[in-house]
Amino acid sequence: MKELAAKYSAKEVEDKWYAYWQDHKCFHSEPNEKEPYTIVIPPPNVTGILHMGHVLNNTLNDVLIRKARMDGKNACWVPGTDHASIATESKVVAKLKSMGISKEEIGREEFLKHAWEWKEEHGGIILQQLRKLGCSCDWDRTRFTMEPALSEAVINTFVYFYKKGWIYKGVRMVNWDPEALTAVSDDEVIHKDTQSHFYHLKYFISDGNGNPTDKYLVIATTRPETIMADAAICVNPKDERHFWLKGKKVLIPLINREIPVIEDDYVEMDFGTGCLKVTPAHDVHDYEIGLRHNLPVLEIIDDHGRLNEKAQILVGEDRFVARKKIVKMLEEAGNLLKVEDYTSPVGYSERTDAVIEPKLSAQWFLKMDQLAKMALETVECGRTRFIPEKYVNTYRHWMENARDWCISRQLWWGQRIPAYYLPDGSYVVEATAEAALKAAQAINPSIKAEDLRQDEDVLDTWFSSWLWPISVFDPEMPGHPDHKPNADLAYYYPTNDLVTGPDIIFFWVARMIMAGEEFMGKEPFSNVYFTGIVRDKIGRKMSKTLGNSPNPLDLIENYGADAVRIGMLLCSSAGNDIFYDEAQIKQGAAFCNKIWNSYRLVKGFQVADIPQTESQKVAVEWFRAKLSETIGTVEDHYSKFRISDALMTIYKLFWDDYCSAYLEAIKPAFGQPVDPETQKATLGFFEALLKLIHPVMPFITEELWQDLAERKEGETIMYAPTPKAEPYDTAVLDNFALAMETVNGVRGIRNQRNIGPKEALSLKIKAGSFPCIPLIEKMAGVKVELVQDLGDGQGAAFLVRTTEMGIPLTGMVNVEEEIEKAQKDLEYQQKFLAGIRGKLSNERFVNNAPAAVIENERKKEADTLSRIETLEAKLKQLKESK
RNA sequence: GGGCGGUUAGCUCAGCUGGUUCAGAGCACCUGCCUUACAAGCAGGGGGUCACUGGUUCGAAUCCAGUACCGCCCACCA
Repeated sequence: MKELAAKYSAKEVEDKWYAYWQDHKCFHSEPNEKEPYTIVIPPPNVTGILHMGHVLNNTLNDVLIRKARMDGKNACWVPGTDHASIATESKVVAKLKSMGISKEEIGREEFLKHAWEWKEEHGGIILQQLRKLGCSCDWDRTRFTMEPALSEAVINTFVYFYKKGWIYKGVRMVNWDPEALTAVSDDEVIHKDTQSHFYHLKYFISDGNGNPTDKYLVIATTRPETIMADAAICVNPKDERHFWLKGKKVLIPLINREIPVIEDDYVEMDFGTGCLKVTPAHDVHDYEIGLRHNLPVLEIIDDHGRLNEKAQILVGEDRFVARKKIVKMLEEAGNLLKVEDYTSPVGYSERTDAVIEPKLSAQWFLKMDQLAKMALETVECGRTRFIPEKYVNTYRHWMENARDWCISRQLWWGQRIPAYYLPDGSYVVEATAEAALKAAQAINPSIKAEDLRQDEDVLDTWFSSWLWPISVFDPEMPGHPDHKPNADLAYYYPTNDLVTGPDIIFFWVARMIMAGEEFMGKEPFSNVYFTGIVRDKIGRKMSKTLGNSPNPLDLIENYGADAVRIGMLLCSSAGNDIFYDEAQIKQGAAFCNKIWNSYRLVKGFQVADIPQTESQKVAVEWFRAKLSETIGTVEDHYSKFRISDALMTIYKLFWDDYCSAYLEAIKPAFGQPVDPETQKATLGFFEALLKLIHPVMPFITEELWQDLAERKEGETIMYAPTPKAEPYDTAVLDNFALAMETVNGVRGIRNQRNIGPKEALSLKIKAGSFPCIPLIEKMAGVKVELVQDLGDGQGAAFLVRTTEMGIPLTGMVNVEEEIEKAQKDLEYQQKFLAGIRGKLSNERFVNNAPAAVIENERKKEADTLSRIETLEAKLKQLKESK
């Protein structure tokens, strides 16, 4: 670097160093004798693009990994992507649809070809974007959850749990998404209060021969289109109003099918009419009632949400259309008593926003009881720590109530369930078709390969991502607990920290812990850091439809990656939502510029063989201590995952202490050289600061570090050791602080009275000695004089702690104003003193409070007294001088 | 409905095991400065009865209870 521009330009710098790091394999890790530090990336959707949430998450990950690397650990950050079955499949379906192709039409194989093409085309864009952010992932280790080895791991896992007896196939009421045509898990259903109607319907009592009598009961329902599937009417056995219905049969309106009246405690007497229509096929609770009372299950809604022929009427109509029509029919038939407005929670598919249809279907389930128990213990006994801790409660609650995991999805994009059906409907579960054939032949020797039919469904995406911390290292491991972990897995597992959002605590975090405990007998990570959700300035979630989500790449382009990283971290305390504001990124850019310019200054120092001045000596000594002190604070913040505090601490050290205080103190007059000792110390401090801030701002620090000294090809700040705190004398810090308070006092007076910073003043300090006088003189632009008496009050007087100081300013003082100020101050001090004395004269305080507290109060009392004395003297003098 | 968390300067937040030299930080704001590293800057400054009400205590932003509002999670009375 020859000439340094006055402004820092990130663009030129960032690509250069990222390429340099990659060329020199700086991100790559192999097992060695050092202590490992491992992070696996929360794999983004393979076809996803970078949004602000990713920026936050991956910045945090990168800070942690870079810090660990500089701390001397063997740091490994494994990147990769997730096949995201529903999300990806629906994108491919949409694309095909736009081409006029339906997935059913082209069939599974052809569809998957399209899907893979799509993946090749769009997959991995996000990984490129992460490079722009500066993420130091070990790209040689990039994984994809549907790559062959990892898919095999998933299949093996399935077979393993099946053979263990924990996977079973069952007919269950599942959440059916009629748009995506798949079951979704409970967690993928979002309940939203939805405006609808409560229809009160008359069901006439049957005479026993299927003919209506003139008596009727009334039920209230929100779903009149399902009445054709009713299996019973249910009342509470204690409900006196309905005793007369006992043993009666009623007729379903419009179709006149006869159904019984049954009794069950489930029915609330004070809700609706107290009569519940039981529709086992289309309501979860009704299904359960049906089981208890042995009711027939009649399904009248098909996979697409349309009425089928079993409904007898309105066949082929969409459920919502059918609802409107049947209401009219009921009204005409005289069965509709009244309609009320009603708001009730309705389940929507997280993915497609379609109204979920409870549907009975055959699905595969994984038993959760044992796994949840193990995974709960992992967290309860602290082997995995949550940050912030509050999520442990949420986690416990879920684990204690975990229901079996529905792992089958009616999709094609994903790992296909390795169950193979024999012609007679029985099935075998094996990892491969060959093994399945063998197993089938063991049952029936005449079976041939073509007789076997593999299950059509694929596995839930999370059934592959829960293996991630294991499978990225050794895909052989999951499903084979007896397998000896390979070198990578043995070395890198368990990983150290996981950074992710609390929204996937159950989907992913809990299940990774389960898989880790089951297959490795060990938790997959020691700490889970939960970030908040990134919101816009006014608290709305970032979303495409709102258009309030900035494109991170544009921000990087405009402000630089370092600035974007700072901007995200500044407002991100763990677990709190992030209110994103571009102003914070601007602040980051300003900081880059500050660092840049401070470097221009120190780099430009001319060195000459001259002695170090007294103020330089003091400043160097002070900053050395300050640096050590701050390093201690920073390390403490990191150890508690208070990343934004760590950043702010370094930010202030750099800006306030190094630039505003230290550099101003040692800076020679314009054109003057600096002595070698000061220069060496100054550059040394600068390098230490670069190293401290490097995990947060990788690019600018590399740029300047490379320029700071002659570096060998391949050398990088990435591997420079984190500066260590050294023992320091706190008196040095105290003295400097006192001196700076004095400087501030002088500056304040200059400001009040409009005296320019260059105008020479003299400062009288009423003391026998005072620390750092040369420094005060340089920083405040004064000539210091230690005196016993401040003189006649012709000047500005002020107090620094308990020391009286004065600046002679003949003719520049407004005595009235001074008196008023002193009077105000005096009053405050007197009130303060009264408070302390009140306390000290309180017997119960003196008797009960710890000695140290009382001691402190006495010290305060003494200090305050001394200030009051000073103020009184000053006032007297001022009044006399009038 | 059940659970969890929050309510501190205009904004975003920090304040650990209770002690009025702790009511703080950053940003924003106000005033004065283009002082040759930086106007993306420098120097100085104002601003909060720590949501409300009680209680425990010699003493509470800090502990307890209740109230109000906000957020999240779980369940979902047809």
